[in-house]
Amino acid sequence: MIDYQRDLNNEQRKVVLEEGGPILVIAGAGSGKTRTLTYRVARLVEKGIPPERLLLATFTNKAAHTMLSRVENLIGRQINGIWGGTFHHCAHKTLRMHARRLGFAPNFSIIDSEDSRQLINTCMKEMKIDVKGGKFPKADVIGNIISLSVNTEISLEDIIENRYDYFINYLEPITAIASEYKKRKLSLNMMDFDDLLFFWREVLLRFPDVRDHYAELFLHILVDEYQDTNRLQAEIVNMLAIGHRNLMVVGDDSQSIYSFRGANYENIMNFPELYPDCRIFKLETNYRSTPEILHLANLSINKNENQFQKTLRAVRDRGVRPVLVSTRDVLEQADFVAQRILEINRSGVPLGEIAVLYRAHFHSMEVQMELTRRGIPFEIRSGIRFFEQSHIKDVTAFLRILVNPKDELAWKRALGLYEKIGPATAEKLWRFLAAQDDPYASVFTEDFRKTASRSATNGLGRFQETFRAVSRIGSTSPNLVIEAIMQNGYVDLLRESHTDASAREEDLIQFMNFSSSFSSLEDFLSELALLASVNDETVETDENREHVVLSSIHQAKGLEWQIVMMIWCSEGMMPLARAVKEGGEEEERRLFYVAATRAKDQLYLCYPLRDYARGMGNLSLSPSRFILELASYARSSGELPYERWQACDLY
DNA sequence: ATACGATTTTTTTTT
DNA sequence: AAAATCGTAT
Repeated sequence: MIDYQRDLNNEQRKVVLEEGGPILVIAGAGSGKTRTLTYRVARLVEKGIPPERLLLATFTNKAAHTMLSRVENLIGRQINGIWGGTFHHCAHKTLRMHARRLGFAPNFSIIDSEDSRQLINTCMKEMKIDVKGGKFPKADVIGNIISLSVNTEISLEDIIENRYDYFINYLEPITAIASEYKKRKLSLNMMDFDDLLFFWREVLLRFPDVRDHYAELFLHILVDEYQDTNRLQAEIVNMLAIGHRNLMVVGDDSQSIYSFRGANYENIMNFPELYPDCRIFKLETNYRSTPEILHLANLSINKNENQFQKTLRAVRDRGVRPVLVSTRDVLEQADFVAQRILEINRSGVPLGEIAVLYRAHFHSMEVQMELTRRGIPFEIRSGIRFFEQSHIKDVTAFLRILVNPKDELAWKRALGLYEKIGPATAEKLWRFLAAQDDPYASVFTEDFRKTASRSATNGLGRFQETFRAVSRIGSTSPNLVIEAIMQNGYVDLLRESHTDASAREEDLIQFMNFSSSFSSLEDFLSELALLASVNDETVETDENREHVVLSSIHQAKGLEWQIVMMIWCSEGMMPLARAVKEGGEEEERRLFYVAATRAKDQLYLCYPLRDYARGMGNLSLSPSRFILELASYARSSGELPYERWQACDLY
């Protein structure tokens, strides 16, 4: 039996015990939002709602896993069948059942952004779009434009007019590419991330029986991080909720940081208009941070015009003021960070309670080097993710071929690994294979070999060797196939072309182990595309490991540490100059706010005064505008929300 | 024409 | 660090 009286405060308990209907919860940073959601799910299950009739949409799959395992702890038994995970995950689950109605085969494959970029590139090449003048957008930019258009449901024309006006002359070719891209995906039986959402909505929209089924199915729908949903996602939610109208959305407009993905905090702002009978709850008690940290964060976010009015109250005892640290340059910043980490660690704080946060992955380089030099263990949570590494994707290409013999991208990638087989030859070989009834068998024919010029014979032979071994295994368990790929040529390939071959081999072994928990290639591949890291699955293992976390602010969402050190708080870096142009200053300020509110006990804001690494010699940097504007507060109150340190004497 | 290596540039953030 | 570009060898 769960003790709601003991475990929750009044604000939280009201949300948990509220019967149903549309509910909006505005949950400030550190206010126990996850706790509240967890208890509500537990409560619903305890009341006898069948788990498979609950939908819990979260921002990452890990968040869902964590919450559900806590729910299981609370009610003391396993629960199976809850629809928990990201929108993309749930879309996938739905579409596997209904994709046929939309013209896709049920075994459609999910492509990531790299594949998508490549596919767009192929479209452009085949359409003979002349990139004259050199100002034509690259494939990934076009991909972004298309993606934004899908997620916001705004026409390509308007997107380009408003956010990419310098491409306005290319509207026509871009539109043509977009429609070709769409056709291509359909004929190749592929969906990109956006398609998952798009077609989920589509299947609900076009087929009333499907919509009725799911609207009837979901007795309760809970959406976490609602401020980071986009128009498409909101529409899906609204359609699913028409049946029972038990829809609870939880979010904090001040923490909306994904506009580049089409996220729109207006989903939160407009919720009360859409559901006039909704009840609004606010969680405004912050349990996480000291009053000093919260004070600084509040001061900062108050500069934003557009937001729900709320006041976060600190309940913790007074602590130390945040520290503003200026360093001579980047190296000194790294040095300071490492030094301070050691001191803090020596004072009794475990390394796992310390995080270094930054706006962009490349900001972390110097700190990485310094921590390595000093032997301080750390984990990076930004940049290329495990499954996006080229060697993982190489191996995956073979798996994809086995699942879908028409997977153009996979064939080309696998073939292109070998010597003397470049884009042109790979294209020719693919054309040949695509025309065959049995592509697998044709790989070993004389005609296949003759498709390429003689210089490629050697490379082709090696491909055949690997492929022969792989196809002998067939599509059984993924780990066996991966092992076969490695043992029959790929490891050799790695050693020939990479100096860090052994590190990559280790990755692949980890990859293989990870795959062994899947019983079919199909399952494995479709999971893979939607998974961020290997750790996604294992929820609690990280807790007992002892290392500092280096993370982008985006990745730090929802997490907390005793000590947070923000680096690169320099104008142009935080806010990132590029991003201000695209997404606006307010979103960058929200990022600053998110970063600051991750800290429980101590917050350090570091900024280097000089940046030497750019081409034009030494550039002097000024502190972030978000820091300067905090100082204006001092003029009225006579007290700065931070204290100043200098890492060393400047003169 | 094609592949590939050297050089240059350019680094957002993510499902 | 990775991608895009350029020049050279085949």
